[in-house]
Amino acid sequence: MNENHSKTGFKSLPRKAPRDLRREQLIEATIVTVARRGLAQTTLSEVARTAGVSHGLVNFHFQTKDRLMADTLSYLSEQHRRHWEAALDAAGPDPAQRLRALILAEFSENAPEVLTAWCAFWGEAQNRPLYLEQCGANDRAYNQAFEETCGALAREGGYQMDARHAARVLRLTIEGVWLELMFSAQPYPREEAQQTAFFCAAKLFPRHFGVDGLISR
Amino acid sequence: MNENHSKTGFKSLPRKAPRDLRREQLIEATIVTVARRGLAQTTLSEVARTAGVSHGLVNFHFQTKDRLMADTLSYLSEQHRRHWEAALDAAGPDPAQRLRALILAEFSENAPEVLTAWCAFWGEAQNRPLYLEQCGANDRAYNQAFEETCGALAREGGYQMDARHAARVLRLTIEGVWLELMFSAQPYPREEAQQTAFFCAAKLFPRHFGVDGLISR
DNA sequence: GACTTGATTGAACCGCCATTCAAAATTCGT
DNA sequence: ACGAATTTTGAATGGCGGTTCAATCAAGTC
Repeated sequence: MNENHSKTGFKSLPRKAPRDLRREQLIEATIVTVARRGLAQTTLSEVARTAGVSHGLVNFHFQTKDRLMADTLSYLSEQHRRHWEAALDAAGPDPAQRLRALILAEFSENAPEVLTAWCAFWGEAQNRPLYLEQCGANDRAYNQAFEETCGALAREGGYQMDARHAARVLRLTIEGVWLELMFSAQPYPREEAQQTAFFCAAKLFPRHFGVDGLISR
Repeated sequence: MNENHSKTGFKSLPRKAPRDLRREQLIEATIVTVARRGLAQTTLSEVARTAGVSHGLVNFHFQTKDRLMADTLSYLSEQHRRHWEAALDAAGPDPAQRLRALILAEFSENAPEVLTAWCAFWGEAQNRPLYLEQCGANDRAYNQAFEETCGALAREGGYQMDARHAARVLRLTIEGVWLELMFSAQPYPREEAQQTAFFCAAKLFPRHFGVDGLISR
């Protein structure tokens, strides 16, 4: 039957599930726990309870807590990279379309826990080396995608500007509104956040973007 | 003499220092410790060692670790608020000058530990209620200062735009480049970060700002 | 059906850390 | 100078959490 017996609403797996599946289940339980309680209060017991398995199983699959955390962070990073790469691929060759895809990709990520957990890792000085190790390459690729796309649009569209500055402003605005969407005291609706992102794009590329997205031509 | 006897290079105080001074010293030791080790590894012993006093003294002045953390966060928030308010006051009535002051204020904060510690608090889901409680009001005031200044400049300068969007983009860009300045894998120089901020201002208010600051008229 | 292999459990162990507290030190009032 | 009040120390306490491990259990093999 493989019913869900967990008390925490988390999907359970049959005993003797394949190694990789069990690992993934534990990693997702870690993400949920970190998002709910924060890194400091994320204990192996809590992760195990969320996953509906016993305490010792986590150590069996990951040896140490540190390794569980490293693998979880890597998992998050890869997930994000696949997400925006797929969006770029689907957008085709037109720079404006690609930039639109990059913007929308960030707003179509479904699980808020992912971002919350991400933040917890990123915010702690203690695991900054870990963060850079696991996410540095993907972050660089993400920045580069923004810079190349903005550069192409500036070239083709005849905009006179430093594309690196433009890419940075746009990227930081998108990340920023996302974070405010999550954590602000008085969160504004998601629509407004997206409008702010497109407002930014419109100020950078006024002949291609408006506050509601691409200007159809 | 009041020499510095601490092994950690932290200023020490004479025994029987005034209550408030001792409290402040411990709070600053907490900031340094959180910045260096992260929240998770910030123990009362570590804070005490940084401050050059004994373990038990921290509990004597703050009762619990939670209260020490709350007071530290509040201290950080108030410090930041005083900083930008002073900059605004010194800037006078001209909106463009005020906006320039707000931008530069963020780049003239001296201690990187402050931002690092700030981040650690902000990033943890666990203390988000604490964060909102201690910093919510100041954060709202900061946002409002940006919105009012951008609104005034848009009005006086004859810009047609939603000032709330503009204020948000500018504020997020400034916060963003600051964070990248701190934590990025390949940090760019502070000058370039500041240029990005002014580049953003220039795209929003092109008749008043350039990448190097205010356009002299 | 025995046997091997691997997965899972749960208890025991160990160290660390926040808290408490009694004693010592210091300051203050008189 | 003496006693009271306050600050500071350092050791004791208790709990919590990561790790280890022997026992149990499931699945595949001969």
